[in-house]
Amino acid sequence: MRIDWLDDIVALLDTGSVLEAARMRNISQSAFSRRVQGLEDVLGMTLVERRTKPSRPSATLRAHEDQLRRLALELRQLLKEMHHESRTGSKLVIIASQHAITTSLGPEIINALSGLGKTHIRLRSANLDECQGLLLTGQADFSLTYRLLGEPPLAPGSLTEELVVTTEKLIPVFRGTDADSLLEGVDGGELNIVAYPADAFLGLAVGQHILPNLERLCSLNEVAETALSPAALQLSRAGVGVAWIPSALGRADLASGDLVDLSHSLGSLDMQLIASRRRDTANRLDENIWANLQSLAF
Amino acid sequence: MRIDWLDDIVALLDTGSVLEAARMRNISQSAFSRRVQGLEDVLGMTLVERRTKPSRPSATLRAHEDQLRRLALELRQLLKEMHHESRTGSKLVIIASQHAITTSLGPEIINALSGLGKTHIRLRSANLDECQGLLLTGQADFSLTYRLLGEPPLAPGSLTEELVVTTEKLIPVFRGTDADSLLEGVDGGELNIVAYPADAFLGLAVGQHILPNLERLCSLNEVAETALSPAALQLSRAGVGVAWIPSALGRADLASGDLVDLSHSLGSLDMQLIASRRRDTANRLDENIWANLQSLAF
DNA sequence: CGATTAATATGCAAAAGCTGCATTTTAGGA
DNA sequence: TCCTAAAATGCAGCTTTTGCATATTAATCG
Repeated sequence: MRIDWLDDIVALLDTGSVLEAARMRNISQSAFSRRVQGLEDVLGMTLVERRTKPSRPSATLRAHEDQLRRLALELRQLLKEMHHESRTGSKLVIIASQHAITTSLGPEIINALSGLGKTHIRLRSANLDECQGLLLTGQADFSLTYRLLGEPPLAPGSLTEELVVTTEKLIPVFRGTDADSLLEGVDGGELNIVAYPADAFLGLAVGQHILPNLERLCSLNEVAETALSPAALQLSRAGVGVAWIPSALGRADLASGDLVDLSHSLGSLDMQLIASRRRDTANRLDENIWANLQSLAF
Repeated sequence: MRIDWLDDIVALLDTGSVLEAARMRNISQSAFSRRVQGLEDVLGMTLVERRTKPSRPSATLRAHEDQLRRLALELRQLLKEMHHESRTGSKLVIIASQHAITTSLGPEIINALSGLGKTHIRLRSANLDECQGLLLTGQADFSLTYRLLGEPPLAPGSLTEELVVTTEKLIPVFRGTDADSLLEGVDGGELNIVAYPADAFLGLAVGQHILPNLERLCSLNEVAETALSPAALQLSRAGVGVAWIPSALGRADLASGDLVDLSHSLGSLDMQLIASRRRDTANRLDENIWANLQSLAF
């Protein structure tokens, strides 16, 4: 039984030639040639353009290349997952988690949820859009996202339902030894900051709600930019500039005094950690995960 | 060449028994039984639970039923689409359109875009969430959604880019003959309205930005509720109550006098019609559609 | 608990499909 | 026009799939 004909097509797209694709699929050229013909026959369409000599994928194929690759990938992943579950008997629960969360509260959440019944937790890090997509397409069972306090909650009756796991602060931090001298120079002077790119969630949050206010007090100097909040933390710990990080991420360094929380002078943001799941799902095999998310406290 | 093994699995899920599934797939029971065994062999997992007599889909299968069905469906649709394109030589461009738009500006947009090169336009009506999902998963090439004027635009650098096709108003309308008498009774009195469900986009818009203000003037009487803006239009035309509809939807009736626009006394909402597409797509076969969307004027 | 019934599995032979090898056909390049 | 590399095809052997008839096995009912 051959179930991997999609991979044949992807191989065609990857290599752009029948011969190369055959090599990639570990089969003789002649056999692969006939496979392609058989597929064309069944699908009722031309897959390769034979007018040219290293023959190329047909226009139709190329037009839908993205879709085909995506479906092939999703199918592979799903089967792998099912296979694993079937062998170990434990359900794999996938949580789509916004990048910033993966590195802050992610570990604690995994710890808190692991070992609940026969489940394995997998955190899948993605940006906000992607988390939404993963959830809606059933590729993730839950999503964890940040929302600024005050932003509108989910519309009632949407396809997903949500719950506030905890609230957290986005706080400005700086190396403990130099924090005082830094603050002295702020008013009317200059402030070195570690920024996030504008297209990241944290970049948007800081850029819209923090920096505009600060810019009226002093001139801001973007010394570094990174999309990774742990990197921002390291930079501020090294004295490069002030970084805004989720409080959970800085907990250890704040406790040890390596970092100092500058919220009172530079301003912080309140965020909610939102857990979401689809409403419709018929098979609620992971109801207790949801229940546990509700009762988590940080 | 058999490419439809996913349908075998779906048939198993549909019928819950091997015999019924075999019937559904038009194949003898014995042959299907062996197909299932072959699949189980290749996939390395149990598909049916044989301990019971009308044997049932295995736990693993049921746990991933949604995903399997979705992939099977998407695959079928994709192949059908490719087949059609391959036969007719014309590209099918799918536009995910918010329900409210499908019935208001949808027809005009289709007309405006049809016959652009060798393309066929298909409008796929969905709610806001679903439009987003369809776009992100490549199941739609574009999406058309409403956004209230003043709501935040898309974050820069997101996975999608957007453009404002036009602006439109959400206006209160009522049957032309009785509009005057209706308005007289409003102040301090009662107003019959046709409402949208709170979980629909229009329901959210009207419920949050219009009704709260009106409620201070008079008491509102929700005479009817429908998710379909054309139905709301008909109801208001029949004198049931005031309905808020996209202005494009009511254009004809407003021109003929059957409906009257009550914006000045009851308040209206400005909306933008937003077109979106993914950024990344490598194959820009429909660049001219996007260009035409930009230049559309209503 | 045994007989009955319905669902699933299996032995078997025919049919269909797939594969590799060797060879031919075809497109692109010199 | 000839040469080269890519794709197609004839062919024989091998594997898979299928339907039929039949055997097993689980549920049901007296």
